[in-house]
Amino acid sequence: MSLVEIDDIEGGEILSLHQRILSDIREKILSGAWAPGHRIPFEHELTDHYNCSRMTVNKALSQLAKAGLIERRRRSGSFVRQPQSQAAVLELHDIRIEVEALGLPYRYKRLERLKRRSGTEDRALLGLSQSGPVLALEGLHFAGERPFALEQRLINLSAVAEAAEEEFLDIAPGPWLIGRVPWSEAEHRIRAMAADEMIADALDIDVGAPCLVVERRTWSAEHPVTHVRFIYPAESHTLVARFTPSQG
Amino acid sequence: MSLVEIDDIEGGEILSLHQRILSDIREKILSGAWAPGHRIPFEHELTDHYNCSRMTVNKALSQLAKAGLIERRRRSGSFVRQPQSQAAVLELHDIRIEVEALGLPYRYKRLERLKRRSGTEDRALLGLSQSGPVLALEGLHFAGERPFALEQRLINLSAVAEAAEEEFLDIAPGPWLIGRVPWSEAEHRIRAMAADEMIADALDIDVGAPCLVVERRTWSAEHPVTHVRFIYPAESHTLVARFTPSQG
DNA sequence: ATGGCGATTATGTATATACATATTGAAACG
DNA sequence: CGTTTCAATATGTATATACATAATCGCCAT
Repeated sequence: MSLVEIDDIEGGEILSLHQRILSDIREKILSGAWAPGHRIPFEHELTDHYNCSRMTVNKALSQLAKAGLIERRRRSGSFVRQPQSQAAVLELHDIRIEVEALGLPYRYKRLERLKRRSGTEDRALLGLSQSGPVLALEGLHFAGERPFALEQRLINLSAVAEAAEEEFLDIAPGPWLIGRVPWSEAEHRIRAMAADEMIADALDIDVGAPCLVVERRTWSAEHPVTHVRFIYPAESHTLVARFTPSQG
Repeated sequence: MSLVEIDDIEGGEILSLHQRILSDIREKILSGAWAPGHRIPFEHELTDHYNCSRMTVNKALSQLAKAGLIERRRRSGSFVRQPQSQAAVLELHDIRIEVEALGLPYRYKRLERLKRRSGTEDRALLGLSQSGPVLALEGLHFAGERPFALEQRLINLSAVAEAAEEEFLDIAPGPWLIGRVPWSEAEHRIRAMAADEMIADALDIDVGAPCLVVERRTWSAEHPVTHVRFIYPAESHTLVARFTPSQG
């Protein structure tokens, strides 16, 4: 087997062999070609098919198992798991991490960017008492080719002036802000909502389909910094949080 | 190097070598011993330290990189990444409190009560490894005359035997349990869902209407105690959570 | 039939080895 | 003094091999 990396035709990306095997199988599963419960080929069959060593196949399958897409059973083989609404954790608010934890390539794309003086609604969302310049952003987070979440964000430019110069074309404002503004407090609101036409269009789902909405307001030293609303299609997302009882 | 699996003293768990290396390094990072930006030992150093092959070390480090904890740079080494996550402290209140906070009279009404041996689904929900007696309850929480939330609950009777004698006709099982069983850990899953016919009927909403679903699993001293699913009509409910940042 | 037991099989982990590739630091050169 | 070149180095990927482990199947004896 050649050690040279292989050019994956479809995506045009350069993939190592085990990544290509992983990607091929993931595609079969996500597309539905291999339904939950389906037994995927044995390691030795994939070894033959890709003409590579078992270690290489094993690496791909192990990763799929760790990502929760397949279940491996000794002596029986590997099986496609029931879709377990893959975990996003309340602790992880970087969507990139959530997506990459699923083993999918992450991408952010800006839909809209608007600088304006805050109106009544902006002030309510941010918790501002007086008007000032704000930046309104809208963007899509992708997991592979599928939209993963829609983001609607307001940034208080009085608190983060540098944001006015940033285009946010394909870098998400969340990580950008975290690197610049130390936040001291945040408040979350979580609710369900039916997709309206605009949301349905952006997320490529039906109008009226249920969505999970997570809104966050962030302060830094008593000053409102940003308000963000993440909208997830219901099937794609479950928040998970673990607790131990607080003492006292 | 022995092929025998190694007994990790602290957790008492059986870990393979690459899992132990991974776990050791993750511990250093999460505990703060190795701060963001810190260069972790080179592969060949870890190879010496654990007296194993580079492939084994590489497997651990690759996984840490994929999980986003470290960043690997050729020729330079591997470095601890900036923390991209914040820990969550989310308080979920008793439904009675929520309703009364709205200034509405609260009432609970049992819909169904069934004692049975746990089936596969019951065991999955509770996290039980073997079958045993469970109590399945379904009930409605009212705010005034309107249904406020539907509750579907499983109680592990092996852990809470007294629950078998309780009718739960108009007292909700949640508060009853809290008074009797000190819980040590809980896990929440939060998602959006479209109402099916049964839910729509109970909550007096349309089929397909979006709902917020909150599932909670509770343990007491390692023993699963109860699994409960609250289903709220989307309009009636918003979860609110406040956070302060925590390092790591 | 049936309950136990060994053989078979697929996965799990680890090794030694090989070569590729990106990046750095230093030497060589104009 | 700046630039180019090159060797050294750490990681990235793949191989062939070995043995461990768990689950299943079929055989055999009770």
